[in-house]
Amino acid sequence: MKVSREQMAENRRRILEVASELFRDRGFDAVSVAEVMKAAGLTHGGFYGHFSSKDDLVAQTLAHVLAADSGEGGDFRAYLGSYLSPRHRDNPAAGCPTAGLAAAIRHQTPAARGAMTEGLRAQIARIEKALPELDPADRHRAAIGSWAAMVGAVILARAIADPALSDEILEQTRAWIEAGIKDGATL
Amino acid sequence: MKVSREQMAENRRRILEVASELFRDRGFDAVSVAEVMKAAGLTHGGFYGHFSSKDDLVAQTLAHVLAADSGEGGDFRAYLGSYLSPRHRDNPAAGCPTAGLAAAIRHQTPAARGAMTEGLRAQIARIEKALPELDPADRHRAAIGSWAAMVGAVILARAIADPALSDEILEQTRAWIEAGIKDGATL
DNA sequence: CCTTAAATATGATGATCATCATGTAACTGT
DNA sequence: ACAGTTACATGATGATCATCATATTTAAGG
Repeated sequence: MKVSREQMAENRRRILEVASELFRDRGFDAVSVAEVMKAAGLTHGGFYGHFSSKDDLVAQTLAHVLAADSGEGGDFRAYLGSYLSPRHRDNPAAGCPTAGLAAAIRHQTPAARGAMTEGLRAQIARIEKALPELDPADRHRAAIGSWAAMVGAVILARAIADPALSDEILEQTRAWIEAGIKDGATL
Repeated sequence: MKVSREQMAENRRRILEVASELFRDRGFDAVSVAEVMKAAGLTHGGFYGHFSSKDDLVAQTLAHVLAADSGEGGDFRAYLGSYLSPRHRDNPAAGCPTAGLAAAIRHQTPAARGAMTEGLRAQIARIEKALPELDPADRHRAAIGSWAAMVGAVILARAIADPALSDEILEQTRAWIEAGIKDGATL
């Protein structure tokens, strides 16, 4: 049952990949180590060969998934539209890890919080780069405010039972952010 | 060890009260039924005389805490300032239940989601009432967009390790929302 | 090839927890 | 006062889970 070096690296990558999906979908607490390993095609025994603890897995999974650039080059409007879409709301497992996990990170280890901190910094910088038409101070403010609203809207939209209200949260927040970006320079 | 009718009602109220604080502080999963009872000055045995399950406690706690009006009459600027303050960020147990628990409600029972749905509706209406200077369509949009940004900003500010960045998230989001309210009518 | 070390599997272990069973005391209505 | 009811306490129970111990297999290096 020993596998090749590459196979082991591949296994590790798969574990991080499936863990990021399971965690986004159901939260850190609701997903067991054994379940992650099974989803990766392994059994629970080998887990501690790859990670020192479940907390370690959480931290490394966060670093892994937050490092992945969310693509969507530089068109903020397009990114905004897809982020605040019913499709994104309804697919947390494949969706933004910040929307899915940010609130839970408060209860995790310092290593996990550190990964989130760097991920947030990078995301703000990414959004700023996608808003070249604003002057620097407005751009920074718009990036932070827009990102807070995007994350908040998806979290609220996912929390409620009424689909019409949920759709409305997404759509009105999208319109509100677009207006804010347009008017940003009038501050 | 039977107690009076009023004492029982009082006990029930205390259970809901301490549960709302413990849940906001540490999340639904991390707080045990026994711990809630102990914090209420009782033992775990009596729990099922008040609630049919832990899920039932969660749902009733949410309904209880979301029904409480967040005070702060009609001055939205003042509400915004205190909501996006370091003090609020640093005291989840006494803070907004939406900021503390909304993300976790996705994993709870339909009853809990229902309570959140009504709480969100009420909150949007409350904010609309506090924004009388905007015309109706802008007011609705501003209420939803502002609330999403407020909740998102507090969640992000609580998730990260760097205090300076955390402060900045709060402050820039506050400025961004204030600008959006001012410019709302220019849509 | 042959040996050795490493990666994974199988199978404990001990802790935590929601929930249940039962006892006990005291409120309530008479 | 009394009897019956009931709210709460004490003490299981069974499940889940993170983590550890040990066995098995095979890649890797000579």
